[in-house]
Amino acid sequence: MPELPEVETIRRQLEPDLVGRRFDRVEVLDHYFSKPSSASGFEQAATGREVTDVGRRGKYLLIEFADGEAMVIHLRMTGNLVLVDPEGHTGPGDARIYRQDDGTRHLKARFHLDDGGELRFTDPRRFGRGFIAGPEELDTYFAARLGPEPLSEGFTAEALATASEGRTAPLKSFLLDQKAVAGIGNIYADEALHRASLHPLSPAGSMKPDHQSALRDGIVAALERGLDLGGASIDDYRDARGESGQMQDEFLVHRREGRPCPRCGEAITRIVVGGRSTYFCGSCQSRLRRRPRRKKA
DNA sequence: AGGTCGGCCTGGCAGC
DNA sequence: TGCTGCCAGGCCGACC
Repeated sequence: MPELPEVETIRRQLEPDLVGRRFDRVEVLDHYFSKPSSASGFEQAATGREVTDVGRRGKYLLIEFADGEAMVIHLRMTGNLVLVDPEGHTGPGDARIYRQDDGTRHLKARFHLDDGGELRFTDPRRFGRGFIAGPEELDTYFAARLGPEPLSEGFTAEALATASEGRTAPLKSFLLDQKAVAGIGNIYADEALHRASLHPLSPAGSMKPDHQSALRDGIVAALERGLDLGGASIDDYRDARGESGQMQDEFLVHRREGRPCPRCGEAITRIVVGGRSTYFCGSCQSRLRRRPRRKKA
């Protein structure tokens, strides 16, 4: 599941190969990709555009054009962008580590570049979306959906304090709210809470300043570790060269039910919070009290 | 208005 | 072996 570190990894790989390139021909093979726009409408809007920059906001990838418009792509669960060089290769080096299908399986959209290369969007689950919008529309769109960028300087304990003030939702749900902090998903929410020693069921608004500070640091550390390792590859995620990330080998708690907590050795617990699998150490993630339990009848 | 839940999707896998 | 049914979860819309 691509979250901030995975999307940023792809962004960094696409940037040098896409900037200065033009989309000679664009094919939308599945109209779900461009929904609610039609496939032909999207193709027309993207064709002939020259890429001037590749950006990111939260989990959204921004392929920017000279006039300030941008193609916005969200990979959702299983979306994937694969870069194909002019010789038809999906990446350098040992072919065994690349996806076996070279990005043609579940192919939903392809962008033919003016140097003979190609950008391919694949997505088995059909959740991923792309659209093209102008600068004002983009501002409005992101302002309505996204909170602060956690790897920017403005992301401080105070910013977290403001966002969590008065919120009764559990910390886990709070972290998954893109309006609270942009770019965190199920993996990095669990990892950040463990690093901060905070219980996932603690009400977000009950944090004291030292908790907010610990959570801020935990979020940044978890995301930066993910970035350093090229993201986490649990199921479908591959980077733009088709390679897997390594972060899944260093999860502290996520998907580690029953295994020892790397900090205290206690068995890791799995619960469901807001419909999402949540992994934590019941022994050392208790800096805040969990919500009071209902009394037995 | 914030919180919660179900729906969108399909591949993979457990269980029979 | 092959079928059924459930699970995964980012985001959105409905509802309280």
